[in-house]
Amino acid sequence: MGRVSDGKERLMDAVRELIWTGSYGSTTIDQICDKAGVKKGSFYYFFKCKSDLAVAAIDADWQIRRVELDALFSPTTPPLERLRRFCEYSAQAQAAMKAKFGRVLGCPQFCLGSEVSTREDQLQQKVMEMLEHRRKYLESAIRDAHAQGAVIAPDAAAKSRCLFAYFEGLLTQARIQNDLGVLTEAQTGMFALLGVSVPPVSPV
Amino acid sequence: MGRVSDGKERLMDAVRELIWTGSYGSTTIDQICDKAGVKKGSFYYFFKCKSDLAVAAIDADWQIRRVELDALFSPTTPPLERLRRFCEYSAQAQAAMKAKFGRVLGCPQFCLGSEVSTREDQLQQKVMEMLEHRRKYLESAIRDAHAQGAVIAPDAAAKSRCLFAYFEGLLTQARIQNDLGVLTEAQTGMFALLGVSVPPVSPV
DNA sequence: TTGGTAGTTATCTGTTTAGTCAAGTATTGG
DNA sequence: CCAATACTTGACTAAACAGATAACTACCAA
Repeated sequence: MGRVSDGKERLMDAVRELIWTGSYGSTTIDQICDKAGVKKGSFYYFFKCKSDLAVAAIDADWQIRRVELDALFSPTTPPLERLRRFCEYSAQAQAAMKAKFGRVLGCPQFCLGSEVSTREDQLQQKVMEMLEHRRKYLESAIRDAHAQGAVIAPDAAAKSRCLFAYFEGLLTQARIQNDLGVLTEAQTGMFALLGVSVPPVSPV
Repeated sequence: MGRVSDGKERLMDAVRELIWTGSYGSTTIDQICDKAGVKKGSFYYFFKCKSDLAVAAIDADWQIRRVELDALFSPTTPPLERLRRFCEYSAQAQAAMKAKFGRVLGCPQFCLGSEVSTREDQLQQKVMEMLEHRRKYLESAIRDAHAQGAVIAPDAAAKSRCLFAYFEGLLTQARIQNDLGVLTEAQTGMFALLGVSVPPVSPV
């Protein structure tokens, strides 16, 4: 089997952080290698180009996010409570990033997608796939809420697209303004979109 | 006065199109000069660097947008009708871009902002200024609608931030997916956020 | 018509960048 | 311990890039 290495993983971690704290276009392969502590020759041993690395990094990241989101959106949690916790969790995650990097970073996929969608086909496809995955969580929560009579949303898919656009818009605004305050309105806005005037009380 | 030139304007037009159809980071000064039909020496005669040009281009563009938006949001138009027309106008503008470039391009400021906010201070400031200008139109329409009793929105500023995040999120999604269909839900979503279930009939 | 001003151009420099490659080294399974 | 494999390394090339400059040219105003 020859020797083993975590160079691939280090490269994926590096590119994720660099793109997220900066941008895809402004991130060079040299920078990625420096941050990962990997020589450029090794980079090209593992990956064909920057976009291939980015796609792999997004896939690897999704394996982690999926577990977190599965827990947040567990069907054992009341549907509107899932949404509330999702807002809360997202705001906390953004706060953590701000503490670490001095910057509100927003949604990595959404930012990347809006930057590269016109130029990088594979990356755009991958981003769309990831965003669609995320939207599904909202959709099923909304469908469950409708079934329970907690909200009126006969078309859960359409409603989830609304909520999703709103939420991603809010995250991006928080990034642009570098302001966590933007996210305090997330819950209110989400529930306004659902036609529920007041967020529900949270059961344990 | 010496000779006059529209080189400056051509450079501003070129950079706007290149950033919008691609991205800020992937747009080089050589590309801008080529597209503008201006030599690099002239570029540096007019501007200190790429970001200075971008800021100037945004300012110049705003002079045009302002007139259009002033017309759309004229106080002589019923407030909810202003919002409806704004959605319609935006969707048409996106359709025009798709026809011209084969791409849904979304909001130039929002995309640029999310790309460069962590790296280019002046540009970030300018983008924030522009986005704030645009949001104000929504705010005053909502305030007027509330005063008329057409919607219940005692905090027009907060409501406008909601609508704005939603709308920008939707535009960005349309860009990422390169799909005009995303925008068909804009009106429905906007009015859902306002707590008005059905968009009002449009008077002349 | 002329002189100063506004703008143009070709050419140059040094740096950063992506991408290649051949030779080397560590590791693992047999 | 050996040999196949998995990875590493540094040195290389060629292109793209930002930015500078000096000489040139067109235009307006007096």
